[in-house]
Amino acid sequence: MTLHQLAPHVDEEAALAARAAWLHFAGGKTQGEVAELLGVQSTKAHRLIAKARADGLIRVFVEGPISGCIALEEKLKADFGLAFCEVVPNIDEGSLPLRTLGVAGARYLRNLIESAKYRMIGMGHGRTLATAVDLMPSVAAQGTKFVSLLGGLTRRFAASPFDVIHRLAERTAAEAYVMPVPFFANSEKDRQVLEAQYGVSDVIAMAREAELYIAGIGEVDRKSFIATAGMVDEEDVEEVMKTGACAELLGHFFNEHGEHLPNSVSARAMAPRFSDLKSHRIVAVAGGTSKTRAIRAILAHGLLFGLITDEATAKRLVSLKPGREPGKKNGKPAPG
Amino acid sequence: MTLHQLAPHVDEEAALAARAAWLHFAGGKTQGEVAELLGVQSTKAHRLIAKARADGLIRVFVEGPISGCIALEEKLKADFGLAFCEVVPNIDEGSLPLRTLGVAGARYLRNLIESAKYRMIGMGHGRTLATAVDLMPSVAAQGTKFVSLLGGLTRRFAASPFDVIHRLAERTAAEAYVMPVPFFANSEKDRQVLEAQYGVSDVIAMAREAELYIAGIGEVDRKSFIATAGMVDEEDVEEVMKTGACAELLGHFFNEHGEHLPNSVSARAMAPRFSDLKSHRIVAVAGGTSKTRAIRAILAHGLLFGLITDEATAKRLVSLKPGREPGKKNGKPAPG
DNA sequence: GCACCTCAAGAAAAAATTTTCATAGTCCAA
DNA sequence: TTGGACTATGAAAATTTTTTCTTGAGGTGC
Repeated sequence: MTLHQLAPHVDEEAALAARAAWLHFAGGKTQGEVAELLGVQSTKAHRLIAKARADGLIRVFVEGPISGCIALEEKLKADFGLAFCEVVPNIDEGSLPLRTLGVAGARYLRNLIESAKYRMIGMGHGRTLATAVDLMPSVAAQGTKFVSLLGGLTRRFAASPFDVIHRLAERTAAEAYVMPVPFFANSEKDRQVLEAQYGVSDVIAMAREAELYIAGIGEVDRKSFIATAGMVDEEDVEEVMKTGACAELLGHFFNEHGEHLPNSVSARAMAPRFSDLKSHRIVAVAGGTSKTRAIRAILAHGLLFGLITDEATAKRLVSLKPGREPGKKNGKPAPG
Repeated sequence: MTLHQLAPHVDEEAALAARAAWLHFAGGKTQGEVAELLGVQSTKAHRLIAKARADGLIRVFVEGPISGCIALEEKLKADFGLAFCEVVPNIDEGSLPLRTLGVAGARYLRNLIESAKYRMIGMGHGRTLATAVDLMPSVAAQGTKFVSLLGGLTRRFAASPFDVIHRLAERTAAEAYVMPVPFFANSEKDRQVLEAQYGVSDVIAMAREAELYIAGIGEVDRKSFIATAGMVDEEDVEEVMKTGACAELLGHFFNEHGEHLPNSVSARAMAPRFSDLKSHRIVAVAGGTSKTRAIRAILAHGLLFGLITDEATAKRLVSLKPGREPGKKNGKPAPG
């Protein structure tokens, strides 16, 4: 083949790969047929498709209740007063089954957007949510807007690599509002100043109007991701740990009985107030061995409307009975 | 596993299918591995997965530059009864995205030649086709010959700057037969005389034998290219417009409902007869804002075998629904 | 009870896929 | 230019997926 005929040769290969993959997966054509259609060798067609897959261009979701997981979902719903729960089989396990949670979260997000059930959705951040958004297909958000619930910058003003809202905006072409301030202010006073800033206050107001919050759950530990990534200072971690906190949700801390622990760190967080959390539907996406305790704590508080987790974590959650009666959170109609 | 506690009764088989499918598609496990995990025969695992797929539980999305184009292609094929359609992303837009269409057309031509599927191909002319040939790499045509479908000279016998057949001959070293007469004769009688000329009649006979026609689509407008380039006289344009024509294909005119409009201009054109058009596979290469109406008209007639166009035009074509029933259909169900 | 039907399972065959391997360019740097 | 590293390619082999065919276990109607 005479290469560089003119310009578009760079993108050409990727485009071909996408086409081959589309014909194969969406069109249900055999790789041989794809090869013929594209005028290439069948080996080449296979390689194109493999490349598309390796590049993560292929998003596959499985709808419907999954055997074995249904029972866990029902149990979790009953035990912790969840309106909605989704458990998916592990495709990876361990301390943080990112892929499993990512795919599950991606599907949830997609369905959420397609159903256009909520006009405004508040987003937390973290690796899990970021992965979910990454694994989500591009869907045009008709009536859904997104708003960041947390300050998106780290202590040193570096853009967070696990920022969620920007990726989301890109994938859905939806209106998405960021909170252009650090995750933590230097003091509670500073937080108030930042919150009062023109623009920031608007975003906060929008967050308050959001009908659904989607969040990750953090564990409190010197070695936890949030600590090692520089999102919080070491002394902050120490302080929070001293209070007995083991779980974090949208900037708020809880001990293992699910009791909310107000502290100066939360007070400095550019995050919704605790009262806001209590008045909103919150769906958490979280799982993994190291996070199990934290998730249990949050569940024990009864703050969650819904939970998306992996099967292994779900099993750990139902076997470790809660250290305390679940809260009074109740049943509102379950979303799709 | 603690099932049926408060689990709502669900089809356990379907749920198992969902699990198998999840493991297979989301987890990337082989059907054999799935079988092992589920403790069933691998054939059974396959059947579960197949069932999940049949039940429409599997959603596949392909991201990437051209995934949207393929969807448009399928829609155009279905809506207008095309056997083949190619939509390419715009690298240029506007009234005439020459570069985009050129690259797409060039690729099509190259494949056509390399596949050696057709022994004789009839070529129309125009800027779009000329650009396509220009952008084509040199490939040795083994068994493919080309023949001009239209008179290649303008009214004043100047060689057309958008003659296609000569460039093609140069690029492919293929046998290529030109029609050494003007695009339009002075009268229908003159046309018959010209057509009867030794040499010309041979070329016309070859054109009739060609298995595929490749053509551009012209718009009918006082300011259209064909008019301003002096290919047709002003009074001719007037006459054609009076009949309500908005589109031209290989010397024939159509109104916006796709109805063929015989007229004296066509009668004078050194071009295939209309019956020849109907009996040949015609692939058109065309796009651009100003040509959209014309393309729609030609599509509405159902004359085309295939269409190569740019994404922007394709979008306009599918949004403007056809003014009249398309020709025969030929579609396959698109799973996924 | 008995013939008949349906359907799920398993074995085996067929088809498709993925991997492996050897080869032939192509690109750089010496 | 030469040699080496790297890459794409196609053939062939290995593996996986899918289809086909057969069998036997229920269930049904007479």
